[in-house]
Amino acid sequence: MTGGRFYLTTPIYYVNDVPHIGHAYTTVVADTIARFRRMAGGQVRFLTGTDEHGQKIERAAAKQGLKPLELADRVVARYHDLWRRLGITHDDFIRTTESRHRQGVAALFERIRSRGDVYLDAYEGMYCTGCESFYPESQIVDGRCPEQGHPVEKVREESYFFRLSRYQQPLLEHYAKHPSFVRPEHRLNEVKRFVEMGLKDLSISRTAFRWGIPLPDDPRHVFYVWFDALSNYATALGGPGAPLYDAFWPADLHLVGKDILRFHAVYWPAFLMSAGLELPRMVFAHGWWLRSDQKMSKTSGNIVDPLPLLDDFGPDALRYFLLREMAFGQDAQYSEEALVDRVNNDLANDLGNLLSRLLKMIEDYRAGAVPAPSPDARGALAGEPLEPAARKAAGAWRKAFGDYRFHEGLAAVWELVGAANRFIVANEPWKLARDPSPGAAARLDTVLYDAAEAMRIAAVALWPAMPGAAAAIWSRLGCAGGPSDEGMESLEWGRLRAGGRVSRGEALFPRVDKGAYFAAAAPAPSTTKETRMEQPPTPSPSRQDAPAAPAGTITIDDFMKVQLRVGKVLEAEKVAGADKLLKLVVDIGAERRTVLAGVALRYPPEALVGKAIILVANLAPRRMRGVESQGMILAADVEGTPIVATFESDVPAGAVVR
RNA sequence: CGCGGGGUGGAGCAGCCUGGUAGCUCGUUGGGCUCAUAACCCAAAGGUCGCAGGUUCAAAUCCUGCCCCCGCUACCA
Repeated sequence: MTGGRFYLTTPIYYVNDVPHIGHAYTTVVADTIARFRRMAGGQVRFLTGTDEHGQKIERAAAKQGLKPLELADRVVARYHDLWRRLGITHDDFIRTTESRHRQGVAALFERIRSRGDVYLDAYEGMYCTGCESFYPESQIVDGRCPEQGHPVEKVREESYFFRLSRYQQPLLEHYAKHPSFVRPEHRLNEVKRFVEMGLKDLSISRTAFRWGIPLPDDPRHVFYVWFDALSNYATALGGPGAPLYDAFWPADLHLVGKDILRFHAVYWPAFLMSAGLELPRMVFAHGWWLRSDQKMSKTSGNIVDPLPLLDDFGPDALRYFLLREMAFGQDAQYSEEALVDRVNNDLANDLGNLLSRLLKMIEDYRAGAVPAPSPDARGALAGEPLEPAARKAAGAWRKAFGDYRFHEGLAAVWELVGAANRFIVANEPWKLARDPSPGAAARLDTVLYDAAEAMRIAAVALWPAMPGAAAAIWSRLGCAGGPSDEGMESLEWGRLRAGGRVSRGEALFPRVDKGAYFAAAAPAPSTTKETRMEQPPTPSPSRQDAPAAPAGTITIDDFMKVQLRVGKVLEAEKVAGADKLLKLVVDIGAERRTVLAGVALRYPPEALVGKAIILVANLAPRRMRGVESQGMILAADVEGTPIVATFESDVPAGAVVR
């Protein structure tokens, strides 16, 4: 667990996507592991990068009038920017278009071919000429492609194959011998089951597009995605024989999302076995961030852009949230409200406020210098002593982080923060400061020192997850250098130097005014999901598209563009063929509107008749289920359940709402 | 009978493998404190642990059946 060489990787991200919170998550986790290992004295190599080949890129670039590489360059710049802002400390960033990778892939292919594991055959699949792309048979609906509904046909294409089928037994043996090869444990079961069901040989080349790495000796073909992409973990080290490779291969940890586990736990080890190379020691598949129980995806338009979150909360808060809120390995719900709650409760109230109150007392009672504790006085203090609490928290934190249980490790640190807050209340330093009796001064010194020392140890443990905040706490306590400088030894009690000058500074994590924050962010897709009345899952303009309105605010003029009216519901009925839609006829004084509202799961039709609601009166009409909706009614989205907004006393239909 | 995950106080989750007073965070209510970012501390209310059956002295935990939600089923973390 300490020392030693440690090679860890994130997946390489496909440049068809702009970075979203999922990419940020994986990379933050990897960075936290890298920092933790470095702190433990390990020699770490941390790799991330981008996957830049393939038909999608070729086509997307053509659409924008760019060369594929130009498109990739743009997206890569966004990744670099995001990683910089998140404080990611990768040692290398590989792009699959780099020559080191292209050469490495060809070399790996040669090794595998020389083992007799490659042959030329024909790949047969369902091809959509409209989309110029193959689709898996399972996605074909009535002989039409899932994207555009074009007709598809069975097409044969020449392809090189890898003899994956040969590796079924060797893989199963490997899983049996190395039960921690795949984690979490239940994922290994999935992988085993998949392999036991039988492995087909794998198509590893394509002739249908050109944007890829050509096969040696047969440049009509380019390598298909997995052979190209997976190889990056080895090619980034220079491949077999290179000094870096010799130093760091095999990888200690491939960090992946659960969706690409199979490729890393089946194909990749099979390639490596064939090539006669060592297998990675562990593949860890983490879960997904869900929104309202739904997967985030481009098609549902509910992806989360991390950049506005960085603007609003900063890297440390975002990193903390990602690591604390998800039980690593499982899925978790993402919501801005949960994020704000974490920032306010954990970071502002517990941690930030503890630092603030402590430093203020050291400034006021001890002229800003960390006092020296006295062992005698310590015996006279009230409440739970902090030294054992710190020892316990540090041990639990270290064990949890070493085992990739970040949420538990952070919870352990917060145990210590809570203990320090309780310790301060129990000993009432503000009373000791006014207490003239002998011994009070020594007790005050000791209370302040112990609380500061607990804070210092917390900063050390927070460093891998929240390097910025940890460094700020460290220096405000008057410590020299940084929290990670002395590695894990810094966790030992009593290393805080008395006499150091503290500096209080601004709030470490300012509280976020929830009401104001969500009012400002309201037009953003934060509530999402189809429960937002009728104006339905229009692939929402996510915030990245909104031009520079300062920090998510709109002007009064913007707001006045929305015409809100009181409407009286005259009729309500369910819409045939739709679970969630009610068709309402609403009286808004001058006219009657037909409006569709996605509230049927919550409200039976008769429940709304006679109610006064708020109608957005100037919304462009929209047809759904064959009915034109002429407006939208307002409702709160409470965890996906709509609660219709009404009035607290009688109001006439048609009255203006603002 | 395709594979897998899940259903625990208002919300989000832990506990289940290795049965034995149901735990954490948030929220709610009451109280305390005044050093602090209307923060901190204490206390209380609130749960038939999806449903039904079984094993057992004892079941959230093991077994059987059923219901519901979600993901995967071969290139979106």
